[in-house]
Amino acid sequence: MKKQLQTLLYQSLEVLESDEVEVSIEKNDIKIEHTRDPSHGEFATNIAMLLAKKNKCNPRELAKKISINLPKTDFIEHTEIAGPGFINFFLSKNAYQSIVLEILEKGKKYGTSKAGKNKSTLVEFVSANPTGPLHIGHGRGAAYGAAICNLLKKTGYDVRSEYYVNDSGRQMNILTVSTWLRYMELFGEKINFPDNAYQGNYIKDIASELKEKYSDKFIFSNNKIFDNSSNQSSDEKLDTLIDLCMNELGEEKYGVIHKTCLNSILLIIKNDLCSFGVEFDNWYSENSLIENMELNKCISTLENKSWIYEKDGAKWFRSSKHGDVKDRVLVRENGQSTYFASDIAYHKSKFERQYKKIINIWGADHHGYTDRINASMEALGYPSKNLEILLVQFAALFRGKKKLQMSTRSGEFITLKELVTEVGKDAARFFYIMRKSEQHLDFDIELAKSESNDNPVYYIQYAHARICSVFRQMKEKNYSFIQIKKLSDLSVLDDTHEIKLLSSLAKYPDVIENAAISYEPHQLAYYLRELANDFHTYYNANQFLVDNDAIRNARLTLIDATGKVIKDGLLQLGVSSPEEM
RNA sequence: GCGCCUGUAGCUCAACUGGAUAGAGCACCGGCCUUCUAAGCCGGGGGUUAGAGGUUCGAGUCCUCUCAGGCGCGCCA
Repeated sequence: MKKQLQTLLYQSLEVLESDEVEVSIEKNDIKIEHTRDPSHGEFATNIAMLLAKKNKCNPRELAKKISINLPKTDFIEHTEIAGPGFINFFLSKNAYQSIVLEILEKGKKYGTSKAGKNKSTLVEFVSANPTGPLHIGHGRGAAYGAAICNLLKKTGYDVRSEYYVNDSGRQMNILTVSTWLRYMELFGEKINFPDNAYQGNYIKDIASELKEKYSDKFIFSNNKIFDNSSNQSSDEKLDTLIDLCMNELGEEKYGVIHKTCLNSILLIIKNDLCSFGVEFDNWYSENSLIENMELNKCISTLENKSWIYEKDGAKWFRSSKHGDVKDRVLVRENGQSTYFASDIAYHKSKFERQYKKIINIWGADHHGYTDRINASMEALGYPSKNLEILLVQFAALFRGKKKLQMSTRSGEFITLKELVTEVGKDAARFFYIMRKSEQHLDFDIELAKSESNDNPVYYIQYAHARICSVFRQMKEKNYSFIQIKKLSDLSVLDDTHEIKLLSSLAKYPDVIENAAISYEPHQLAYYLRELANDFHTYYNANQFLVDNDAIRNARLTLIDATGKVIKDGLLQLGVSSPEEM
C-alpha cells in the first residue's frame, strides 16, 4: 500500500514539476510512514516540508497543491494537511477490509517481498569454539542469527547459514590434554589438574568414552608430566604439558584423542542448537583450510602483493594501510600461523563462494577485530562493503541480584541446554531477541524462570490459541463457517476494534521488511505484541459466534487471517504457535 | 590513556532510523467473567530522555564537551 501511495504522490509531483515547483526526488525516496496517532490518519508523508525548503515556499501551501493533484483512487477516503506541512492519508474502510482477502489469498507468502532480489547471502553466527557446550552468551547470537536468516529469506534473499568451527590451534590442544589427564585419572593416576585446563564435567564424560573405546591404549607414565614443581608460569606449564603429551603419545594417538574431543563436543553443540530450534546449512572447518593449503595460498597471495613484511622473525600483515590501528601478525616467530591468518582465508572463501552479501554475527568483544578483517578483504581485492559485521552485545548473567562470572575454562557457566530446560525454547528464543542487539542484556535466570508465565511470548501465543479455540467451539456449537472471498461481504467489519486490527494486519509486510533490512528482529517481536493486543481487545468487545451468518462469517474470516499472521510472525522468531494452552 | 557500545517512568525496554502530545510490559490503584480460554480486557497515577552547549521548520535520535556503566586494545582464539 505504501508503494501505491508513493506512485500517487510521484504522479502528483510530476504535474507540479511541469508547473513551477522543482522536484528533485526519486520515487522511492518519498518517505511514507504509518502514523503514530490515528487522528492523523493511516499514513503520513513529510514530502512537502522537504520540497518547500528547496523551493523556498510555504510547506503547508505546497502540501495542499500536492494533495489536490493526487489522482483519484478508491482506497483513499480523504487527505488532510496537518502540523507544519504533513499530508495525512485517511483510508476508506474497503481498503482496510481488503487486507483480509490479501492475507488469505497469499497464505504463507503474506509478508514476503522481493526486496532482496534473490541475492546470495551467507550468514555466519554462533561459531563458538568447540571446547565445551554452548552457554547463555552464545544463545543470544544463535537466536539473533536464526531470526535474521528467516527475515532475510522472507524478504527475498537467498540465504545460507554457516557455523565456523575453530577445530585447530592452542585451545583445542588444551582441550585434548585436559581430556587425557581425566583419562589418566580413570586409571588411578593421581593428577594435579591444572587450574587453566578445562574443568567442566563434560571432559570427564569424554575421558570415559575414550576408556570405553580404546581401553588403556593412551596410558604412559613419564614423571615429568606430573611434575608441577618448575617455576614456569601456569600458561607455560600448560604448553609444556601439551608438548610432552604430543611427544609421548605420538601424532596418531594424540590425533585420535583430539578428534574424539572435537566430535563429542560438536555433537553436544549440534544437539543443543537443535533443541533450541537453530540449524545450520553448513559447518565450515578451520582445519580444512590448513589441510587443503588454502591458508598457505592465501598468505602467498598477500606476500606477492606486498601486503606482508617480516619483523622480529614474524610475518606481519599491513592492516594499518586499510584503516586498522596497527599491523597484525599472521605467522608467529615459531612458525605457527595465527587465528587471524586462517580467518582471512576463511573470509576469502566466502567471497570465492560467490556470496554477494556476507553477514557475520559476532560477540561485541570482537569489535576490535572488524578493522583488520575489513583491511584483509580490501587487500585481497574484495569490497569490504559486501561484508556486514553485526555485533551482539554481551548477555550478562544474573541469578537474582548476583552477577555470575562466566568462564568456559573454569566450567562455571549456565549452559544453553539448562536454560532451554528451565524456561523453555519459546520463552528463551523470544527473550533473546526482545531487545536490540546492541543493547546490553541482563539475563536474570531467576526472573526468566519465576516469571515465565508473564513472559510476553505467552501473551502472543495465547491470542493464537484463543483463535483456534473459537473454531473448536464453532464446531461444538454446530455453527457453520464459509470463508469470505468477496470484499463486499466484509463490509460488516467496520467497528473501531475491527478497523484497528485490520490496520495492524496491513503493517505486517512493512514490519518484516524493515526488521530484515535493519537487522532488528525485535521490531517483529514488538509488532506481534501489538497485534495480539488488538486481537484480545477485539475478543473482549465482540462475540464471534453469533447467529447472523453474514456477521459470523466475516468475523471468523478476520480472526482466521489474524491467527495466520501471528503464527507466521512467531515462526520467523523460532517460536511455536500452540493451538491450545 | 585510546577506540566501540550504552544511559529514556520505581524496574526491564520501545520509539518506524530527523517528525506531530516520548510509548509498552512488569509493579501500584480502580473497574469487567450465567457469553467463544480472566495466561484476557478497560481506566488511572507516574518523565527536565544522565548533564551542558550547538545544528534546523522540528532533536530521545545528528555534532562537541562532561559524567556514569560495559567491552576491547596479544606473536590468544
